[in-house]
Formats: sequence, structure tokens, C-alpha cells
Amino acid sequence: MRIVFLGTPDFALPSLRAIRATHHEIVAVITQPDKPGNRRVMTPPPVKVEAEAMGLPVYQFASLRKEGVSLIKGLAPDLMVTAAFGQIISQEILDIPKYGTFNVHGSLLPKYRGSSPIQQCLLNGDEVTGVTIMRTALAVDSGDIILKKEIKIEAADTAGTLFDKIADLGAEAIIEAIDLLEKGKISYAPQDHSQATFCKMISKSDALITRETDALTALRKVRAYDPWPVAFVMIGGERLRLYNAKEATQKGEVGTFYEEGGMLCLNLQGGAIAVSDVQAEGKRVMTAGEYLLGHKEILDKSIE
RNA sequence: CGCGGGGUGGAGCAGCUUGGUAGCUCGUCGGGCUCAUAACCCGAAGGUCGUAUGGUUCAAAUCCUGCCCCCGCAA
Repeated sequence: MRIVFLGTPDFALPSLRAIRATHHEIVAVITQPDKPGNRRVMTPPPVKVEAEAMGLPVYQFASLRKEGVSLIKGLAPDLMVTAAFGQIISQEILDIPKYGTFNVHGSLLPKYRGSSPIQQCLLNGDEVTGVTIMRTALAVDSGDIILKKEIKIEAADTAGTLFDKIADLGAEAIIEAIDLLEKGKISYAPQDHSQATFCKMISKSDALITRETDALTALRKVRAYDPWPVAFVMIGGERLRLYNAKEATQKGEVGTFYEEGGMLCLNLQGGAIAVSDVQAEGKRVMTAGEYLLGHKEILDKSIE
């Protein structure tokens, strides 16, 4: 089959590679434009880098709807695959491929439609999540389901590790879906829209932990917002980012710190968290032990 | 030329505003105490203070300048 692949971030890479490894032909890779990245350096999306390394033709559109119709028609694809493409695609384009368009989504639909399913399941403390392959529909993540795969969420998982796992799982799943299509055994099951939940785009302020935050929520934030935007507290107007937290015993007023076994422990509502790595403003990530060597004064302060 | 923070013995920091022979916490090595210890005591090693063939000065980690590297914000 002639396949057009649409994706942008790292999440899409395993799927791209997996399809590449089949006998199907990727006739084009479509991704978002390069963006000014860290400190004003133009950064190409990961999918572009990978696709170019594979020698595949890459196209970038600020608005696929407006600029991409004739291109895709000209490619005469049998199937389009989207994986975290990051743009809403018009029905006109979705209908171009002979067999339509499949999407890889990082949740068990209809739960967690939207842009941050992986972070959201961690915030909710779920024990199981997964990936869904469905038809890409105009309404976000609402298309008919082809197949789902579950994965257990480990206690050590952060959004970063879970992203990798689900991206790999998504790659397996999209290959299965394409096989089913090829063998004529594919079926499409409508979603139970009454069970749908949505997750919004994450903003930096979501990752703030204050003395109003309870310990369990804080723990989940640390996991869900690693590696981005990273859970943090404010101390005297300065931000301190927290990585890798465990449950700890509350040993003092809410908002204060104590040290135990090289961990920086923070007393919160209904408990405490023990943080093993931190990052102060202008500094790199370091262990809590290292940080404390030069910042004993934090033990006399409290968060805002 | 987007804004800002930082680069000081192996690690994390102080010192820089008000130039004048490098400090703190920890680690390392040696010794001691102890039934014992990541505890305690004594001692030691280890630094061209990112870099320049830079500038100012009697004198620069401290002031000025160029360059390199790390980090955050913003996008």
C-alpha cells in the first residue's frame, strides 16, 4: 500500500519506523514546520529528522488544510496514518486515501481524548492505560475504534518513560491494524461517546505545587510532569523543580522541608514527599544530597 | 542581535557591590576513639578561581572586554 505518514514529535517515531520496516511504501511524510527552539535556535520536528535520515520525502505545512490538499491528492495514497501530528485535519483530506486515515492515540479511548492523555492518566493515578488505533475523525479522537492495547503503569513510570512505552506499543498496534486492513479482516467499532473524557493542553502553571497541594497530588504531579513541564515549588520567589518523589512521613508544618537519607522531604497536606533530584534556577539537575550541601538554608524555609 | 542566571580543589555552594596571598558543607587519604557505625575526634592531600597572546591597576576570583560551555524564561 501507498501510505502517507503524518506526525511531529518523538511519540510518532516508533510508528514511523515500524511502518518503514514493512513492505508498504511510505510515499510522503508530513510534519509541522521547524520552530524556534531553545534559545532561538531553529529546531526541526523529530519526525522530520528521522524521515530525512530514512531518505523519505518530507513536507512541512503550517496549515495542512489550506496548503496540502493538492499534494495529497497527487500522491494517491491508499492509507494515511496520523500519530501526534498536532493539527486538525479537514474531512476533505481525511477522505482522500482509498482506505481512509488511521490515528495512533495514547489512551484507551473513549477515555482521555485530547492532547495530554499520558500525563492525565498519571495525574489520576490510573494503574492501566494503553493505546488505541482508530479512524481519524474531524472531532478530536472520536473516530471508530480498530483496536486497543493495554499497558500496566509501573510505580516508577513518569510521563517520559510511559511516553516511550506507549509510543512503542502504538507502533505495534498500527502495524496490526494495517495488517488487518490488508487481509480484509478489519472492523470498526463506534466509540461509546457517553464515556468520553477529555484532557486539556498542559500549561506550565499546572505543575506548581503549593502548601495547598496534598501529598498524593504532589506525588502524581511529579510523575506526570516529568520531563515537561516538571513539577516545582516556589521558595522566596525562586523556582525549585522536583524530580523522582516518593511517599514520606510528615514531620513538620505544611510547606517546610526536612532531610532524610539524602532525600529532600517536603511536608504537605496529608503527608509528605521525599524528593531525590532537584533543579534550582540557573542550575542543572542534581541530586537532593548535592543540592543540600550548598543550600542548607532551605531547611529553614517553606514553600509558597 | 529576544530576556535572564551560572562556570571557584572530586561534588554542592560562599566570596565579587566596598580589588590586597581562597572559605563553608561533603567526599578522598592517613591516624585516633568505639562492641560497632553513613557517628565522633585529629591531621593531610588536592584549586592556572571556564578561557584570552585581553584591558585597567602597585595589586584582579573580585572592575572592563572578547570567546567557549551549562541552565531557565520566552517562543
